[in-house]
Amino acid sequence: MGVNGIIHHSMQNLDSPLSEALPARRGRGRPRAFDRDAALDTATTLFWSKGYEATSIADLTQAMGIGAKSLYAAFGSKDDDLFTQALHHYVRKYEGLAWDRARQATTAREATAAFLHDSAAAFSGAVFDIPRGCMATIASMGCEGLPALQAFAKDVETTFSRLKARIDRGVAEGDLPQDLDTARLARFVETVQAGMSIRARNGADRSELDSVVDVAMAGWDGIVSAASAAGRS
Amino acid sequence: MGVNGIIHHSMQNLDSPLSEALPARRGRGRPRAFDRDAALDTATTLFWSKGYEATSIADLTQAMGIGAKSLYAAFGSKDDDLFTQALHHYVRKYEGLAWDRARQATTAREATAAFLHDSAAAFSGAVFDIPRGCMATIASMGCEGLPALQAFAKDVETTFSRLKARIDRGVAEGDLPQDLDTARLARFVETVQAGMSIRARNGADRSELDSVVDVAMAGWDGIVSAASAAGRS
DNA sequence: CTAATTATGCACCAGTCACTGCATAAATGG
DNA sequence: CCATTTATGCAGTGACTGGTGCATAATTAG
Repeated sequence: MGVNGIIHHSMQNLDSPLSEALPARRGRGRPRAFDRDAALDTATTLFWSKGYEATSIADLTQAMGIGAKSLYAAFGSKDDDLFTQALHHYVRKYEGLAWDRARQATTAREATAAFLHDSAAAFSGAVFDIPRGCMATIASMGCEGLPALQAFAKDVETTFSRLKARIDRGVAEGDLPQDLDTARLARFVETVQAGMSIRARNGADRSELDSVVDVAMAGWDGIVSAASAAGRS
Repeated sequence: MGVNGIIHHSMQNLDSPLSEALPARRGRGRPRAFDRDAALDTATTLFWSKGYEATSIADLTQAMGIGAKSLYAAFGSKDDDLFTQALHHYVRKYEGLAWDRARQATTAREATAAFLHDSAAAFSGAVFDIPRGCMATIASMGCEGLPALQAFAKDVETTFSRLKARIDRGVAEGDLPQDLDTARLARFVETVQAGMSIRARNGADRSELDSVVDVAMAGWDGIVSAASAAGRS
């Protein structure tokens, strides 16, 4: 409950990207015959569902409905350019699914619960027809020599730093104890969300993920009091 | 503390596999010029560190020090046979790292804490020179059409069912409340461990993972009491 | 020693990989 | 109309993919 509201709000955002904002600042040459933003969105979904390594140029061109030459002219090479742009596109387009409702929460606890529950809804693919799990998480499991792994790592740091910032705010506003180890708590929440991404990939539905979130949040008080004791056990 | 003890115990098990148990039941033909179990171990480590898709036959043969023909003769095709055997080898050889100490615990809580802390030690690569994270978790993030994904899913179900069985035992032995939703709790622990696998892949060291486990276990009492109330919040 | 059996090394297969050269098409600036 | 600029379609690049055929080596059964 409450999740659907924000989901529909985000859905409007999803269907009206800022691609139309710049209608076409076409210079002199022949105009592009396809929608660049739509093509990038298609590529993002493909990378997301199949993984980086398993997605070939042929897969991409077929799904986008364009030729390989056009793909390279518009996005550059697969490794360094296209995938990086897809990651950025993913973050820009879908972060609202996990963060919109959390941003409106008045306490750190409510924000965390909203973040995790909305992640559950998004990861399970129950709200949109989007691939399961977190694209950045899935991509990071691929190769080790991938140069765009840095971009991923940065994104994960973003998730962590956002969580920590929200928890820090909770401490500052008094809904969490002053001596709380906020980084520890943020890392825990981040880890739970990462695990949910994997569980979603392996078939966990929304209710199971919601259940995991409920269990995690049920321990919140004990977690907070223990973390403020500077880490026992 | 306490973790190192079991780690050294497991290390002995690791260095003395049951490969020497069957010295060589060689039939008539030319004897194999390489240690089949050692080669499978090498393949397992490669798949583990690089992922299934990114590991080519050339990578495997080079690391094993054998020719492609010998590889196919000994293990079969990459998709259906080699990778499946590598997964089984992985589970058989390394499950003790996560479960040995948990099996000796007298309560479900102690068993869960041991399972997660030893997973932290193993996933961070701090105890052995092994790739980071859980091989099955990493493999599951790869392709979607992979036939050996069933083998993986079964393995994950094994983790879940073991956790649930241990928690059920705790209920039966009285260290957990009778009306506890054991499946919910087991799914939560499974999700935390999966998240730790991802965090380890992205550079989290042992101390960070241990910290995550401490935070999770700090909420144990609240989790147990909430889960026994049949899922509030 | 011979026959049978199994393993190995080498060359090699068709298919796919990411990627590009080139001629042509379609737009704009003058 | 022309020059310039950009996009497209097609064919094709060398390198690599997983996987094999074949001759040979090394072993055992008789």
